[in-house]
Amino acid sequence: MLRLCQNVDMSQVELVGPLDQAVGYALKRAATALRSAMEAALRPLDLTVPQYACLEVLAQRPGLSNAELARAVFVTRQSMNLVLRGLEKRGLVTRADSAPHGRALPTELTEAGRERQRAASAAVRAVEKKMLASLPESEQSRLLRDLITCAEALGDVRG
Amino acid sequence: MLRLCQNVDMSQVELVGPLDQAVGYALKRAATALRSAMEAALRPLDLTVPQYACLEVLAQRPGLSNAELARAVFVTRQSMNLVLRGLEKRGLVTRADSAPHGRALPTELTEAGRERQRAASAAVRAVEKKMLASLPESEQSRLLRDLITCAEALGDVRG
DNA sequence: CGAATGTCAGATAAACTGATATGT
DNA sequence: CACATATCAGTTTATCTGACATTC
Repeated sequence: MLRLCQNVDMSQVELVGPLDQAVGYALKRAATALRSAMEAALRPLDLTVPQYACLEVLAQRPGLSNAELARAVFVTRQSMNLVLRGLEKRGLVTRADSAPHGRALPTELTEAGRERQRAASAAVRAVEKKMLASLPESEQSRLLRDLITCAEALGDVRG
Repeated sequence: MLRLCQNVDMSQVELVGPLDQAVGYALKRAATALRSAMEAALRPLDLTVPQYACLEVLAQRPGLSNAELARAVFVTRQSMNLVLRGLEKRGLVTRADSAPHGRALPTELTEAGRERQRAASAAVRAVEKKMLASLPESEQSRLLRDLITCAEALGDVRG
């Protein structure tokens, strides 16, 4: 969890310099603010951000295995395994008890999981809407495109 | 540290759906890619990202105390304390042994610290340049502006 | 065998909260 | 006393690497 800050006295911060004009710095700021807002929005639903991501992917692509989910969210199998175990213990996902092929165990949302995912999705969409509120739609799609361009320029292939 | 991924087989990822059009998702991707690239660029200089951030702020605002640095980088005093101790042990920063006022101990870069900061700054600027390579300059400043707008819309006041 | 998978075990990074002591 | 600071100690979250067994 991330608190963004305890006692922020802006009068004492006043960073004026190269840092303020750095796109990287702004990118980090925006991503951090988004992460915090998402955590806050998901807390009432008792979901962490990785758990939400997992539910979201499963809603779009039911039946993915642990390893496939891990790739989709760009974490290791081991990390995703922990997430899945947490979700399974709470009855939000089910995993086949035997593997139809290889060792891969297909995962699906339970009914409760689907409901939770819908609620979480709505909460996250609200956060995103708030974030983009003051940007016209054309600017939003340009931002989306530019962000993907940036990610790809750094080697995050996808797409 | 973050590896972005081990074995990424894109043919198995192919997320086509709402996720792909989500600005939040793209924002996270770009920030993650940037973080990884920065870590890779700073590793040869034996600096972590938080350590680099600390050096960078100190270069712009010499004499800041632990608590002030913490606010500037948006972490707790305790976190910054660890960073500072690491930097001090390696002779990159010095802290006054007695407090000129209150308990605040002004911190400054040593000569070695300044050199390291310059090298790190150059390395990070190179990463940022690579990230923005394919965006025209006008697009870059628009991106900067939009990112700050997003951060502020989510309550990350600053600036 | 080689490749992918699931999973156990442990390590790490970077943040956090709580509590305590010291200054103005 | 209220308040900011420094710092000790413990905790948490989300990652990672290594190793091993299983299955096509």
